[in-house]
Amino acid sequence: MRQPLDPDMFDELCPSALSPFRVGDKWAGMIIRCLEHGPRRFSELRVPLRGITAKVLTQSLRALERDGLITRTTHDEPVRRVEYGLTPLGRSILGPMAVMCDWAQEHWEELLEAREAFPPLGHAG
Amino acid sequence: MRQPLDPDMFDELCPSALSPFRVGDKWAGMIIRCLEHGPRRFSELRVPLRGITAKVLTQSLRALERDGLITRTTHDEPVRRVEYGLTPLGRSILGPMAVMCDWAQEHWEELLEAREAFPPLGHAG
DNA sequence: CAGTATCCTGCTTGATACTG
DNA sequence: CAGTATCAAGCAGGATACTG
Repeated sequence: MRQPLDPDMFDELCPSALSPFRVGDKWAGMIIRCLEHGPRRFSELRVPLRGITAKVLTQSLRALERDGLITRTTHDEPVRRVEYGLTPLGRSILGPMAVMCDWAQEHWEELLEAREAFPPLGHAG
Repeated sequence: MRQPLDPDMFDELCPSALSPFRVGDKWAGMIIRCLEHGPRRFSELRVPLRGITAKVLTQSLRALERDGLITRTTHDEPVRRVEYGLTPLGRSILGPMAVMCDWAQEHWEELLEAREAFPPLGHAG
């Protein structure tokens, strides 16, 4: 320890930039989890993602599709049907995500408590 | 599979909201990794986080401190010195972060390739 | 050295209305 | 049903200048 930090440590091209906190947008993680147990339709995804608008959901899905994490399949039956599912690459991130979510579950309260105890001084209002 | 999705799946209070993608801000993950091997001074942190301004670094550090992930210690010696270090809670997230970063290292290229291959049609320019 | 104060911009998110 | 188009708001991030 105490060795100097590598200035190139977080070079723009370093995969670390894909750190756990910033792989995708606000909804990316939740969408992936929604697809964990099989493909889902556009309108099915809007149910658990309450509040998401069609536009934003489309944007997020396109981004995930572009990154090779999900697939989009259209079935033009009597009524239009579009299904989204995980690619192998998409499935491969479920493990790491579960690890992070487990951490969150386990330490969620600690984090909230720390927040309430902060700042140590000055609690007007 | 094919069971309906739970509408409450991503209730606001659900710890899943702390999904791997959105625990902190843009710099949070990188800061934590910078502190992995021991405490660092404010100015030391600015080296690897090239481009970060003092304001944004301060904001990120305060947020991490408020969440109980890092500590802030001031030494008022001849010259002012402030050191940031990980709390036990902060250290506990290193594991999950490493898992996610390993995933990124391993699949970084797949992701880039998928991006270049997209969209399948229309590649003017 | 370790910040704070101010101003500013772009991106993400969203509301609303419309379409194949 | 599964989107697209348009407009608008908010906030994170950053540039710059100043301070204990």
